[in-house]
Amino acid sequence: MRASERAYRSLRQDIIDGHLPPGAVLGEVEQSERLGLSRTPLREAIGRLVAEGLAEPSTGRGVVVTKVSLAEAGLLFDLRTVLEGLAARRAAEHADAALFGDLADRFEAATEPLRGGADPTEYYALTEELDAAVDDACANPYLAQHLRGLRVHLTRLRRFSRKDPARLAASATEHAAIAHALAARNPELAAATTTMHLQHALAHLQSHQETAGTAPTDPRSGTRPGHETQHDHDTVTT
Amino acid sequence: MRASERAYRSLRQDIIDGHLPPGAVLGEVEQSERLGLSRTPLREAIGRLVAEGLAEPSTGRGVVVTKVSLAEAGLLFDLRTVLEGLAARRAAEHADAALFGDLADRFEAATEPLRGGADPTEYYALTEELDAAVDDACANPYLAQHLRGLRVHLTRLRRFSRKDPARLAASATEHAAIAHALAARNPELAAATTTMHLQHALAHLQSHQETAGTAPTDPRSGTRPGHETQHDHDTVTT
DNA sequence: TCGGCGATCTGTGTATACACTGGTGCCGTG
DNA sequence: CACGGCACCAGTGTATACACAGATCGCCGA
Repeated sequence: MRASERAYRSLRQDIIDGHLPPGAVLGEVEQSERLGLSRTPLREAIGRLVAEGLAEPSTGRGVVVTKVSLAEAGLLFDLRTVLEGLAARRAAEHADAALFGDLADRFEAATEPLRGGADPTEYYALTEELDAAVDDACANPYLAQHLRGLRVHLTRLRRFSRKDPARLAASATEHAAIAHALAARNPELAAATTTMHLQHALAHLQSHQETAGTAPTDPRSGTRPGHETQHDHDTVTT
Repeated sequence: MRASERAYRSLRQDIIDGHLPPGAVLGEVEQSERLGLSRTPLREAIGRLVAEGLAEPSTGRGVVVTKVSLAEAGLLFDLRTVLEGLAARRAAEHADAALFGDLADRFEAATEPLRGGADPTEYYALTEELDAAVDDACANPYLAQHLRGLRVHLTRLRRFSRKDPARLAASATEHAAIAHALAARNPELAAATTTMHLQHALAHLQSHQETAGTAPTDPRSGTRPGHETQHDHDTVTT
């Protein structure tokens, strides 16, 4: 694999799961040494992160990791609702019934284990599969591209969501409903189930605003003070 | 200005106005020599173009300019409708009445000159001003970012639209209506006038599918055959 | 003591040299 | 004559060296 690709994926993952918290400076020398490559591919990786909105140039401090918190959740979900709504509509028009029927079954099968406290990792992978299938079925590469660009930020929000088995199980049921609607090739139903799911997801996210779980990096100050380097890997994992 | 920024703007403009037509290969050596800089900043520029969707890696041929044509217009407007609709709604909720009132006046003032065949360049600048004001007023940086990313592609479509004074005048009137709705801080009206405008714009664009004006680069073959370099500047200008 | 100013210095921006991959064309062989 | 393999080569990917700008810190003067 190309070095720039490795750097990109590594930094991207570190940002998403918080090892590189909002405000952390992405020094070229520091990061290139850490990842064991030269500045050239690293700069390319940083450029991609900036284009994605995961990092941004900050005058005087170089490129820093962008802030994301529950405060942005409303804005992100506002955008997400129209994009996923449109995608669901269009996907329902072209959907492969068998494909989405299968996904619906798998979501239903996942519900009970989640309610019992199962590891949601596998479930997240399943939702990614559904997302990818919708991206494909909506037959609109531009829409799919924008959705992919948005989902990165949504994934970052996961860190702020308490892992509530009841909510995860409900979420799986909602996903099953979406998949069923797509399998039935019913655009209106697909859009409605999607909107419903997003409303619930946002409500759940915001309901935990105060009781957020495992210390998501300094909720008090947006910009962190100094120039302390950020080598340490948090033990906090999604 | 940074060399990479110059390269980016130059290439971007060349792609938008067709000097670099779809399928044209963006060779690093060739372009860096043409623009008088080294490959390093040029690579950065190309990276940004790829992220924007104006270019894409093509196996074996390097990076090439992406295709855009009336065939994609429907997909682009599908996406545009939901994004601009949401932006109009949200902008109407926060709008500065004086700002949008002024824009509305200026659109109205532009209508008659356009009907008389005036140069639309100034009018395009005015629409960009409205777009920027909406981006700002919608108070959602994520939405604004996605809109900006989409507009690049829409601008490319201009080359396919015949410059019809009647349509331009009507378009100006529609923009005035949008601005008025925003000044009135009426979300529903703002969304409706926006949707109306987009429907008309798309209809006009597609009505000229066969009689498109000034030869927009090879409508017959998506991928162009050879390795002919693309130094010559078209005299065709938007 | 505080404010302004200049030197230093860290870190980015650019150029260039090198490595390597993938494609192309030629040659040999069946 | 066609097909497979090999060598060459163009062009990208990466490393490194250099130039330069902005920030920081210390010093000087008021």
